[in-house]
Amino acid sequence: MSAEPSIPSVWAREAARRDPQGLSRDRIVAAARRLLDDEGLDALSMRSLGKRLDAGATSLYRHVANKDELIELVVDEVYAEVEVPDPAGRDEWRDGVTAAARSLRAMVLRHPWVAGVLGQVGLAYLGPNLSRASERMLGLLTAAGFEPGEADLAINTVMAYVIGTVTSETAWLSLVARSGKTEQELIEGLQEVREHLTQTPAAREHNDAARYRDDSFTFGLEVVLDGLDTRLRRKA
Amino acid sequence: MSAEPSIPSVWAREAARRDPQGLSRDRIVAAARRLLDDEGLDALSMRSLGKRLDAGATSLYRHVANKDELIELVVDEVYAEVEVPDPAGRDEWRDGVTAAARSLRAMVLRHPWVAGVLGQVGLAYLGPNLSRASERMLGLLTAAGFEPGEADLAINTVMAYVIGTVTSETAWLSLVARSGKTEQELIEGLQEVREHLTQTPAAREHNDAARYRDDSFTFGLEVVLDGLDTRLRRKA
DNA sequence: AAACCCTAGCGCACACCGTGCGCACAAGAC
DNA sequence: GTCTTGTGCGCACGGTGTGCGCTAGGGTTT
Repeated sequence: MSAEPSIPSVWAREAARRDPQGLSRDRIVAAARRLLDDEGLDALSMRSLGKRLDAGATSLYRHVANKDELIELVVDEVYAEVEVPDPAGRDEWRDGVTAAARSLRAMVLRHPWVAGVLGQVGLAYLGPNLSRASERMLGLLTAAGFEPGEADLAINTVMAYVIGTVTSETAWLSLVARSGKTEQELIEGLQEVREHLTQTPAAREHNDAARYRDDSFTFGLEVVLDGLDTRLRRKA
Repeated sequence: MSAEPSIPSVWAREAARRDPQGLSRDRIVAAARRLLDDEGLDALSMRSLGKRLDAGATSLYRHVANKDELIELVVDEVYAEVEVPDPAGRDEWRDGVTAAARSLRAMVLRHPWVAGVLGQVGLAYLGPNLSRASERMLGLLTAAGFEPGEADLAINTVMAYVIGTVTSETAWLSLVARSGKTEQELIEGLQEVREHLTQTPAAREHNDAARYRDDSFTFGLEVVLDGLDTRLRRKA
């Protein structure tokens, strides 16, 4: 019985061997990111996250103030994935912005939980990684010929378009996922409802929903870029 | 003691007099809407909503399947507030779309909790009121000269822009509200951080943040409309 | 070597959440 | 009258975020 008090320390050492240096802000954020990617926003709780790290839920609070702060940190981490190209010639700004916008959209589609968090609490507003991305985008647009003030507005426009798109896209995709039906079935059922409602038969059918989403995104992006282009020409 | 069993019925009658016809789907949705407007998304729980209606939390489930369904219903209700003008001459489509977009933005700013819900679960995708609004917008754009397929894409573009904008706006406003500081102070603090980060002094200052947001929205909207316009001209 | 403090981690507890279940009672059907 | 139907409620279950106070170990100071 005299050995019993030492058991906790044995456990601690065992745990330390498994997880090299115990908990840490970085390890927590990384684990949260994996949990979110694997199981979605609802599956993230301090308890479930603690389990992933062989730690108690409240231990996390030594390294992270809030669940909200945690999410801010994770969101900023994934923002690191969006790539904004270097500014090239004055005429290639379109390609640069296009690439950046596609990269942002791809990032959110890779981590759909981000969309669920964007509208909320005001999180994630300006971690360093998002800051960096907008800074680079600003470079892209000033190189294109926009004055600083307008470049700022232009960025907001492009970002708003992309965010709005992915918000709708992820909402739809999550509905598809939860419904169990295929995307095609769901669309057809939907058109049926709408026909009943409006009494006019719905015309268009798309046999490849994912392709349609891509095309739709591209269309809108082109529209936005055309709009920016006219602003640019109007000045010259 | 023999009178005791009748007390509940007395209460019921009392409650019925206060609240004319007891609970009902409509009354519940209306109360939820008020609660959301008054106290925000986090304040809405089945219990708090029950309290507002002098009812137990679980009584609501007789009229509403889920909290999620409830939210869908409330969201669709506020969509009724967005006004899309009738299609006028072929040249006034810009004014029509502008009015619709402003109306949608104004609605969300009136009910900021909507933004917190948009990205999530896939709720609110197509209640009758949202359906009606898009239908009317479709009319606006086909009257402008778009073919049905393109009109659909054009709607998506405009909607995505507006949704993206209000998402960012409400997130920012909620951060301002929670921080306790004024918007101006917060902006200055932010610029300071960014200067430290990028080593370049931030130039622009806006002394009226609300005005700036309006201008920014208008700028982006004009860009989108210009983009649509070029598409329209290119055809003619 | 001994005394100290600092901190990471944990368990407990609190107040709250969404919601399934079964009972009580009012209103209408026969 | 009895019977059915539907409405509301209380209870309970298994979850949530997080404050509090304890322990035990590592590092620093004497």
